[in-house]
This record gives sequence, C-alpha cells and structure tokens, in this order.
Amino acid sequence: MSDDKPDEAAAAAVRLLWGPHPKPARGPRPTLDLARIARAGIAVADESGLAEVSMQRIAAELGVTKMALYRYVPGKAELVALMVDGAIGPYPASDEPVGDWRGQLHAWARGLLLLFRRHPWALEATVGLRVMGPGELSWMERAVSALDGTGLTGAERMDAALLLSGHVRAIAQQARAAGPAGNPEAQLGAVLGELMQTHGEQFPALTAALASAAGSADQDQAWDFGLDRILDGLATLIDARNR
Amino acid sequence: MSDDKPDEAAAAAVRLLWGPHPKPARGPRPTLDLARIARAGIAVADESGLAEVSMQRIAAELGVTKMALYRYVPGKAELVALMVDGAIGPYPASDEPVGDWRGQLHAWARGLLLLFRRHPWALEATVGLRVMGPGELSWMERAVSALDGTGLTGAERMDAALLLSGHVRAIAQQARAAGPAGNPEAQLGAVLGELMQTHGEQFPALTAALASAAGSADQDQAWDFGLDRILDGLATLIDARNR
DNA sequence: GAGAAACTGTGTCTGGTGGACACTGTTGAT
DNA sequence: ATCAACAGTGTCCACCAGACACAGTTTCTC
Repeated sequence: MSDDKPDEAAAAAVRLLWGPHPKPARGPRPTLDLARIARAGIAVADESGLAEVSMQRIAAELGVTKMALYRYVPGKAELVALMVDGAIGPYPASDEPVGDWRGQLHAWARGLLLLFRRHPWALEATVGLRVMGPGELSWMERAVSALDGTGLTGAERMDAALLLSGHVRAIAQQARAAGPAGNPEAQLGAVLGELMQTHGEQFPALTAALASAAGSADQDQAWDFGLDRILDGLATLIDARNR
Repeated sequence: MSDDKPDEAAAAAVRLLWGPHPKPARGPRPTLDLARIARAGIAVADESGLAEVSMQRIAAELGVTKMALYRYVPGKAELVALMVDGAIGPYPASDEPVGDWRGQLHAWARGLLLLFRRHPWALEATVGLRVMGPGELSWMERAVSALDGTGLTGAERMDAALLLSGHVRAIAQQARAAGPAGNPEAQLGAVLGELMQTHGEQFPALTAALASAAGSADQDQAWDFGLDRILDGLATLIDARNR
C-alpha cells in the first residue's frame, strides 16, 4: 500500500533522532557527526532562514560534498528534524521548577517563546507530519510535570501543554511576520489600517477595534493577554476539580 | 537595500489579493482568470498536498504552459497566497451570529477547524510572513464582532481572535499528523508509548500522564479542552470588566 | 604479515523546480 | 490599415534532492 512509505520514513526519523548510533568498526573515520551537522544547519537557518538550508549549503559549510551528508542523514526532511530537535531541546536545567503550577507554566511558555524567537525557522519546520525528538519531548515533560498534583487527568495535562504551545506558536509567528524590529501590534495595525482605509466598510467591527486599539502601543499585549486567558481557564478547571 | 525586496513583494501580494484587476483594453482575450487559477491550485492541493502544487502542475491542469501563469501571478508565493485566501474565505453567511459571544466564538472556531480539515495544506501555507486577504480578514471580522459589547478593548478583541485561531491551528495540525483515519489522541499515544517503552525513565511525568490517559479514548478531547479553557478565560475577564 | 570486508567521501547523472527573456500571434483603438 | 498593448509559447539558466558507481581508507580475520 502507499501507506507504508510514510511509516518507514517515520521509522527512519525515529532511528535518527533517538539513536542509538553505534560507531562503525571498520572503515575510514567519519569526518562528521550528527551533532556537528545539526549545528551547521541551525547556524545557517538562524542566519539566513530555512530556505537557505540545502544539502549543498550545509555540506559546503562542513567542508564536504553534499553526497557525504547522505551517509549520515537519509534525506533533507530528516536533516531538518535533526535541526529542530537540536535547536529546541533539552529543556534548560537552569529553569528549575519553582512556584505553583501557574508560575511554572508561565516560565515554561516564556522560555518556549524565546526559543522560537531565537530560531524563527523552527516554526515553519514544525508544521505538517513529523516525529518528536528527545528535546521536544523534554519540553513536553516539563509542562506536564508542572501540572502534576493539580487534579487534572493525564490527558488533560497533555492537552494543556498543547494548548499553551499553540499560543506560543501563534505569537511567535506574529512576531516573525513583523520582523526583528518594531513591535508586532503596531506593524499589524499599520498594514491593517491601510487596508481599512480602502476596504473599511466591509469590516466594521475590525475598523472599530483597530481605532480603539490605536492608542495603546503595548509591546507584548497579545502575548500576555492570551497567556493570562489560558492560565485563567486552567485555574477555573483546577479549582472546580479540587472542590 | 535588501529590505525593500520583501516590501515590494508584499505590495505585489496586496495588489493581487485586494485588486482591483482592470481588464486590459487591447490585446487577446485572457484565457484564465485569478479565480480559476486559485480553484485549480486548491483542487490539486486538496487532493495531493501542497508539495504537488507547482507552476507546471497548475498550468497543465488549466491547459496552458507554466509561463502563461506568470501573466496572472507574479510568482509561486503569490499563487499560494491566492489559494489560501480562496480556500479560507469569506466567512459563510449562513452562519449568522446567534447566541451570546461564547456561543458565537464556539461556532466560529468550529467552522475554522472544519476549514483546516478540508484544506490541510492551508496550515503549512500560512506559516511565515504573509499578507492577509479579504477572506482571511472576513473571518477575523466575524470573531472580533462576536466580542462587541463585552467590554473588551479593541486590542483585546483582536488578541482573543488570535488566541482562538492559534488553538484551531494547533488542533488541526495534530489531526493532520494523525491522518484522516484514526483519532489523533490514540495515534499520538501510540507513538509516544513506543518511545516511552525504551526511554520512559527520562520522562516520568509524561509516562504517568500517558498511562493515566490510556483508558479514555475521547475523540475530540484536546479540541474541547482547549476551547473550553480559552472561553473560560475570556469569560473570567469579561465578568471582571462588567463588574 | 596479506587479504578481504566494511565503510567513507567523491563525481557524475537524472528529473524536477522557479523564474528570465525573447518571440509570435491576437486584439482593439486610432 | 497601422500600431501599440497584450497573451501564450519555447528556450534557457541555476538550483534542488537524490541515485549510483567508484576509489580510497581503515580494521578485522586468516
């Protein structure tokens, strides 16, 4: 069937991300290793975007031909998966769990947001079907463990983590669209305002909301708003459970 | 220098998406139009995924050479933007605003989710920098207008819309990863469970959560959970504002 | 030691992509 | 009738991911 192709691709990705990687007994010494390859890819993506990441480019960066890369990585998709997990994880051990679940999740979300800000390409690299690596899972672990003892079920704890990461991604994407300079809200408002000038009558509610928002230029308004709403919602449920 | 290139690209996209498109006075009749092109692209993407969308493919679908497409669309990015806005909008007029803000937002989010289910490729097509078209804005308009009169500021109403759409995207992506068959939770649990078997000791909280979640096989658990949490959070704020 | 086996990196090739450009043919305004 | 504007085509380029055969290097086995 055509369904076993994605499966074997996924299996290859799992092998690559989760190891083990026994070093060969015979033959010439490998000049590269997965960590170096991932680092090179991340560096290129950080600096020039994911579009610049090609087999040739990364190989050149490492001083080999592109075909040499295929000795380490089955294909470009797996390369990117390696880069993603390298860029994401593991969850920094310096951020020890401190405070209640709310404070912990707040710190967790902030850390994830900073991470996406540092590696904007990770957003586009994590759409679609993919295999989670150890790094990504360690973040998941941290979020779920922050909710231990809150009375939420296991599924609910994981759903909460997914919910938070969704918000992080949404904000990171908005920030990315605005570019490194200038706050997203202002930029979004500017382009929207332009469109409203010519097509405003079709979007009365938006026009009104935009006019009302024109004054406030709070930097991270959308971030704090969404995060607080989610945490409030979780608090409501947790309170109900514990009563 | 290099910063005006994205700007002019964005301007081209705005022209394309927002018109106007005056029909030429002289010359041969165009055999195509933007709507037909968008429809062809959407059809291909729906059926075979975004990767199958190439200039050649779409042109062949329309019975012309690929270069003819460039008479209508400045490049592939703009083609995809056209497809996205065509697939998304406008917000269906049949879904009249009914009920309180909560019910309206619930219906809105559900509608958006169904849309992403119908056009899974729209997820990958809407990461990164992009220009919103009329269709996308009409959805935004609907969500913002649902929050009219709740006491929220304009910026907050828009932030709420962004928050909800973030959750929709997160769920849609998870559903997409699981494929059309089988519910996402089970599939996620299966692959996670496999990894836990070999690396479980590194992720104790996840292992516990997974074990606890093994029994419940609720289909749309994550969807309802996140949506309810967000709406609860909004309700908390709205209540506070109105007191 | 000698040879074989395993392995690495390279060169070459293919089919595909987005896009530039010059060209022919068509159409309506003058 | 002429001409300028426009549409669709054919040809070209650079780049991409990947397949494959090959030569060179290392280590294990006899």
